[in-house]
Amino acid sequence: MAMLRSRGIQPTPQRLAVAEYVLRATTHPSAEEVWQHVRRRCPTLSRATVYNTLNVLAEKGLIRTQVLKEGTVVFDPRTDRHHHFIDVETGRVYDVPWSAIRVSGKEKLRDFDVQEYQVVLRGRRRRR
Amino acid sequence: MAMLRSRGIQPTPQRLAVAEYVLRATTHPSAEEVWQHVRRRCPTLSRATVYNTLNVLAEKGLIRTQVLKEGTVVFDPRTDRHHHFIDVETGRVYDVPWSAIRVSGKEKLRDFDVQEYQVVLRGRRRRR
DNA sequence: CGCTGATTTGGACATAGTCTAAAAATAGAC
DNA sequence: GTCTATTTTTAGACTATGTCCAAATCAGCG
Repeated sequence: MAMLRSRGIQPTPQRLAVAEYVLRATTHPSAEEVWQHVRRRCPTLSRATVYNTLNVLAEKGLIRTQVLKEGTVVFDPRTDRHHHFIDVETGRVYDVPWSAIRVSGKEKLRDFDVQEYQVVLRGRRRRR
Repeated sequence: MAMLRSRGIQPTPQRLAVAEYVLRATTHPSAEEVWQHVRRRCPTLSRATVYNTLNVLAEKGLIRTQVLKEGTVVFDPRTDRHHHFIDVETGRVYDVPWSAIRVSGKEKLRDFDVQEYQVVLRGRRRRR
């Protein structure tokens, strides 16, 4: 609520419901997944409003969009830098702490002025 | 031609035209872009055949699919490991040599068994 | 040539996402 | 509180990417 207002987003009930869900999400939901979940609490919620709200939240820096799976954009409530691991069997996306991986050499690329980067890892999640 | 045959792909004229284009590509074309280009030489070529052929080439390891842009998969004729740089202004994708960047720490991830990885960099390409 | 299986084609279908116009809700002035 | 202007929401139309399908075509082989 205050979070939305402080970013200049008018906090309507629909926006609050969407924001509450996506900001607490531990998975990396697609817009469709957000819609399916939030709809249960807010049955008149339209798909357009979900897309609209998610895009506004992303513009204002409250969430980030990630292109990791084919066919769909996913939304990530973590806005601090981190890497991603994708389980090749389940397709699930996991966060990897920024500090766990060091990337060197990017400053030396003559042709490219790197503004941001992330490592995308694929494999199997270990069950422990 | 021999390349297709050696992988057990029957070299039809359509497949040859698609393969010739995508294997020589220096950009990272989408299926639609491949279709638009190859169609000029082969006007009856259908969209279905383009998708079909690209998927076969990818299955057989002659090209690789990459999920880097939203909304579409792009195809990459380089099958050796490398990283990618995306120009945030043009959307163009550039290859970054594997040797230019070192990633350390991935072996120490307790929860993940990493099979492959790449660094995705974003920024502005320097004009020199 | 004629048979059989593989390939191509165009269109139908599916899915992700955007756009639009009308209805509804909201904020601000009184 | 009521009125009005503005913003937001809604449902559905529309677009783009990609897959599926049945019919037509082609390739290899006896």
